Amino acid sequence: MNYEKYPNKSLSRSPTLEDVAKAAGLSPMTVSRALNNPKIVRPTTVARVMEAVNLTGYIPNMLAGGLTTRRTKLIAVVVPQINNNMFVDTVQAIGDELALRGYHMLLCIVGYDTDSETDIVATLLSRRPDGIVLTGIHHSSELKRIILNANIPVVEIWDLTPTPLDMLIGFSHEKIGQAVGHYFLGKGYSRFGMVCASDRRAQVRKNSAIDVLRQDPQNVVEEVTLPAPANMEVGRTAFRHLLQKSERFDVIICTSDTLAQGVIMEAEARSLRVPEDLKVIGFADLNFAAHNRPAITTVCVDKSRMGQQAATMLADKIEGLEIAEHVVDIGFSLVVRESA
Amino acid sequence: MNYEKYPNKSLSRSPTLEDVAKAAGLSPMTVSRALNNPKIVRPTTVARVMEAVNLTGYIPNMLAGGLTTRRTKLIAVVVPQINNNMFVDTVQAIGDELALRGYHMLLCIVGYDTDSETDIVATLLSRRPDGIVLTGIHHSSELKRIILNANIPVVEIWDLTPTPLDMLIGFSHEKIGQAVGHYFLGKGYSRFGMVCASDRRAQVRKNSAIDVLRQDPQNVVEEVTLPAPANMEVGRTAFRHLLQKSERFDVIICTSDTLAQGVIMEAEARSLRVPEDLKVIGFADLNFAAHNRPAITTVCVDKSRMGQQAATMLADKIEGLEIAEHVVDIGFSLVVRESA
DNA sequence: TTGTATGCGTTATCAT
DNA sequence: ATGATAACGCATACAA
Repeated sequence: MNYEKYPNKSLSRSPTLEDVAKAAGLSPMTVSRALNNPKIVRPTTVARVMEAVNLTGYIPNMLAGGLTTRRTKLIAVVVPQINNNMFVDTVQAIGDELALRGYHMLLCIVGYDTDSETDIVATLLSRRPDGIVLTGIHHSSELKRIILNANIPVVEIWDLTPTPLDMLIGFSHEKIGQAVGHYFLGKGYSRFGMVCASDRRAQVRKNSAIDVLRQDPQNVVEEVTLPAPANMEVGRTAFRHLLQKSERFDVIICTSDTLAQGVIMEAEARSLRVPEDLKVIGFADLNFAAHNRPAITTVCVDKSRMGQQAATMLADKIEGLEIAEHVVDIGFSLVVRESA
Repeated sequence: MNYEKYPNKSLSRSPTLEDVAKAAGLSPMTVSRALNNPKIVRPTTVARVMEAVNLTGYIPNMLAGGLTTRRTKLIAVVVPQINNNMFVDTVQAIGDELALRGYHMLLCIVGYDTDSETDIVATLLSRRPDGIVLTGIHHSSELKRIILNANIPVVEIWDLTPTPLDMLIGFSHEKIGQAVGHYFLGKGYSRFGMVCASDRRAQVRKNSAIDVLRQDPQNVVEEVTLPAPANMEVGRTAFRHLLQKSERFDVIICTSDTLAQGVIMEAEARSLRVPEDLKVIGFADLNFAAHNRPAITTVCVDKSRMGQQAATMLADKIEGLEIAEHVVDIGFSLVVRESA
């Protein structure tokens, strides 16, 4: 446990630019330049500085730096959850891309039923991030005011609107619901079950699908909504609830692949074969969907690209680059596999 | 798109304590106290301050605050991945607990094969976090030096050693491997397949299990290691590789439930019934394991508690509270379900 | 209970 | 190419 410290052991506080400057026999300003903009410093001087940095174990203080430059290289990211598989790919992609661009990610996981998004964002802004990523497009007017007042780039993700706060990359939940509805409409099925998580965007997908399915008045549509997060257990439970509402279904439409996987498990536990006896469709094309048995028919959205591009848009805007499109619809695709 | 800004519209920079002070007809110091320690300020004064805060849309600048107090309310968290289900619960628990204690989480996802952990931590330290969470116990001596020099609390997670950098909460991968080995040893099985992700801790579990299984010289053990992250597809692929090494197995031991799920899928695709024809065991007790068909036998570790407690230990230490145990072994339990 | 002076560690700006 | 000075926004320490 007795690792050696740096030779400059007398310091209780961590070494500053001034300590490095003394060690190098230079002014703090020159050291600062050597570290941040070495091109404009004589190479031999840069070398002296580096030596002094190693000697002292100097680590820059970005609090002080950010205070003067008003740039923090920090991006705040607000997502509802990360343990339901839905947002994890996006968050990881954001983090990866930001790291490449030299930014750090301040991650805030707020849950689905937060009425305090506004307060949370306000505290995040006290770190003076250079940009912020928000999930979804529904925010309080107070939040909008705060963010616009902070005057930093914002990217909203995972939804679509022509009037974002600033920039947006996402997709239309309404269109996805409609696409799913139309896929089944006219295939001759008539008994539909909807399994939905209590998440606003999931509701939109569900309701849009129902609107389409109801175009045929013959169709029967039952639905179950359970509290987020959506996991396999919830899917199994939801299907049991559905079976109490009606004893037979042709199709179960789920608002996530995890729910779909649960429905399939529960169906097979009841000797219902998927897809022979029952069709099941999910959403998101999570990493297991293609490899499940049966492979899960789903709606694919490019979760990683969304994150990567959200980070890129932010970094570009922060760095003064031109943003080609402030609103990017990354679309979706119906992926027909075995389950439906 | 034309949301109103705060009345105090003339300011291009964001309002400071001084702006609030002017609006309230007080000194900046009084405003600071009213916000941070209202008890020592006259209630009517606090009210005046709050009014001025609302009027100006003031949001504190924690860069400036942290610079003087040397406390940032920021915790850096370093994990290999979050999209393989393994660490997500822990990260979410850390984030939740930190939020409760008033801290923000700076999340860094570094991958499994990073040789640059040291550099990454160094840049994280430039934010002057109040504490840091590291995954695993194997760090470069340079990293140790940097961290000890920074003189901030550290919690290592997901592994066990009597000599942590500072604090630790985790479990023994060696013991888990041994427990799995012993579970199967003497059950009469003799043909074992190991499916492993290329992650150091997974290797330890695998090797410890093998050591136990080899205690019976009759036993045949084949193994396949594939690059992390472990997902269902990798599990299916790995099982195919195993079947090229030997045509029959009694038991497949996987270093994660996701791999186990993949192996089961692949087995059933080949008309091998689990558990009748083949036993499969996973690791981690991920959220789907209990609800899979067959339910997956696995080793449960309390991933959320580990995160929650890691955050608690850090916050406690930062706030000067007594830490009961600097090394916490949260243990594990073999959860026997259907698959093995 | 409130106010004043000072310093935290850095960089912008201006000088040399 | 390098240095001196001031300022960033806040809280500590002390004064009133």
